[in-house]
Amino acid sequence: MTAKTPWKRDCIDCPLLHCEGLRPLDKAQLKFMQGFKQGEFQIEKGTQSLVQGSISPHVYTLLEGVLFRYRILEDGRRQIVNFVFPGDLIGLQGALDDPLLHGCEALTPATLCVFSRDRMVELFAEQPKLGYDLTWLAAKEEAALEEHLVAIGRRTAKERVVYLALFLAERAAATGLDKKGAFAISITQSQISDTLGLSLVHTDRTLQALRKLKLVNWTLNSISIPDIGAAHEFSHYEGSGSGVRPYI
Amino acid sequence: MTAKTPWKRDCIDCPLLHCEGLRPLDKAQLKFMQGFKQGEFQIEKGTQSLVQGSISPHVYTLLEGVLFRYRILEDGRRQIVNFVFPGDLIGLQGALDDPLLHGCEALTPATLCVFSRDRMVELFAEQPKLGYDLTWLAAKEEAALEEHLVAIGRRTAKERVVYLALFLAERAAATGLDKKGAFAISITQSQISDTLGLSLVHTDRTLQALRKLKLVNWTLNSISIPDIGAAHEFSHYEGSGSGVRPYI
DNA sequence: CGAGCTTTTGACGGTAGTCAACTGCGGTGG
DNA sequence: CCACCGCAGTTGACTACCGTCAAAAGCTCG
Repeated sequence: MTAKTPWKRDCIDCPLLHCEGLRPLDKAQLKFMQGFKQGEFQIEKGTQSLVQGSISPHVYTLLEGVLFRYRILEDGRRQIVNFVFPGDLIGLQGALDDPLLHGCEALTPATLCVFSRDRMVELFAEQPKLGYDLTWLAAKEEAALEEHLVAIGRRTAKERVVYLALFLAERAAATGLDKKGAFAISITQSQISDTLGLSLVHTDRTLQALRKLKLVNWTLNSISIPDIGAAHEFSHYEGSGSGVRPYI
Repeated sequence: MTAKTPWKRDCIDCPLLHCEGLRPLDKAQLKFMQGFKQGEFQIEKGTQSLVQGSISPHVYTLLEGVLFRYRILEDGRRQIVNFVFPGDLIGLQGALDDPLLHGCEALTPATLCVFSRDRMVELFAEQPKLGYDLTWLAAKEEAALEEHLVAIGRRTAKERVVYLALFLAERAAATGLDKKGAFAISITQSQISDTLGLSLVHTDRTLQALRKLKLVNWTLNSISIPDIGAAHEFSHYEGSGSGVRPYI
C-alpha cells in the first residue's frame, strides 16, 4: 500500500535470511521461492490483515513485525489463538477452500510475503524439502496450541500470565528482539485477557499481583521477567526448547 | 502383541480404504505405502500407547478405534488435548528429535499402523501428493485445537460440554460410527473434565443440567444429542463442515 | 460378596466475572 | 493553551460460577 517499499523485493534480500532463529534457505530454494512469491504488502499496527469468514486464495509468511490470530464468536467473545512472529506462516490453518476460521491483527507495523494457495501443490512436487518444512512448521504450531490449551485449561490465572510472558519472551528472543528477560512489545491487557481466557478486570489484578511478587513486570510497552528460572518454576512451564526453525 | 492378527497386513486390506469419511489412496500410493509401512500393533482399551517424555522414532496412523492425546504437568494436572479417530496421524506433533510432548491412551481397543520417522523425507520426495496430504492433516488438526481453545477460553461450562458432544459426534459420524445424533463411545466424566478444563464434580453437575435441558444425554457408554440444531445454537458452535479427509 | 472405579450429592470457600465509576495519558481542535 | 475526547488501566462492591473436600451410592467384575 505504501509507495516507499518495493512491491516485490527479491528473495535474496529477504530479511528472514539474517534472522538468527531461522535456518536460511539454500540457493536452489531461494530461486524457487523467487518464482513462487507473488509479492508483499505492509500493514500498520492495529489493522486487520485477514478477516474471519472471508475466503482467501493466499498464504502468507510474516517477514517483519508481530501479529496475533484470533477467533470471534457471534456474540462478540474473542479468543486469541496464537501470536505470529517473523518466519511464521499464516493462512495454512484449516483446509483450502473453506472460509478463514480466524482473523489476524497487527501488533506492530508488519510486512507479509504473499503466496498463492493453488500453487502449493507445485511446491511439494518441486521442492520436497520445503514441503517437509511446511509440515514441520504446522506441527510446531500445533505443539504451541497444545501448550496454550494446557495453560488455559489447567493453570491458574497467575500461572497463565507468567506462562504467556515466558512463551512470548522465547519467541521474541528467537527472532531478534531483546533477549535478557525484558523486551519491547505492545500488548494491551484486553488482548492478554482474550489470550488467556480471563476477564479484563481480573487480568489487571493478576498483573498487579505478579508485579508485587516480582515475577513478571508487564506494561503496555514491554514485558520483563526479572528471574526467568523462578518464572518457569512458578508457571510449571518448561519452554519449548527447540532451536532453529525453517521457514517459507 | 496378540497372535491373532497378522503382524503386517497388506495395505490393500487396510480398513481405512472402506471408511466413508476418508479419501482412499490410489494404486501407486498404496504400493508406496506398502513399502513404507513398518507394521502394525494393537492395544487394549485403557493402555498408554505413547508416553509423554519418551523419544519415539515412529509415527502412527490410527486404523481402528479411538484414542485421546493428553499432556500432564508434574503436579498431576492433566489436559486432554484432542481425540484421535481412524485415519488420524499420531506423533507428528512437535519436532522430530524432541521428546514426545504428549501421551496417548486408548478409549477402545485400537490398532495402529507404524511408520519410521526417519524415512518421512522419502515420502515427501517420492510422493509429493502424500506430503501435501500430511500438511493438510496437520493444518486440520491445528484448526481443531483452535476450536478447543475457543471452547475452553471463552465458553461457559454448559456450552463447553455441548460443544464437545457435537465435536465428537461429527468426527464419529465421519468415521463410520453411528450417525443420528446418538453414538456409542465410552468416555468417563473425569476425561470430559480434563478435556474441558473443568473439575470432575462440576462436570457431573453440568451433565445433569444438560440432561434436564434435553440438550445432551451423555452417559458412560454413549452420547446422544436429541436436537442437533438446538445444540449448535446453544453452544455457539457451527461445526467444522469439512467433507472427506485424506489419510496416511 | 467385596474391591475398585465411576457417578452422584452436600456443604463450603475462593477464584474469577460483572457492573460501574474514576484516573491517567496522548492527541485533536476550538 | 486548555477543554474535550478516546483509549488503557485501575479500583471497589457485589455476585456467581466453579473448585475442593468428603462421603455415599451404583456398577462391574473377579
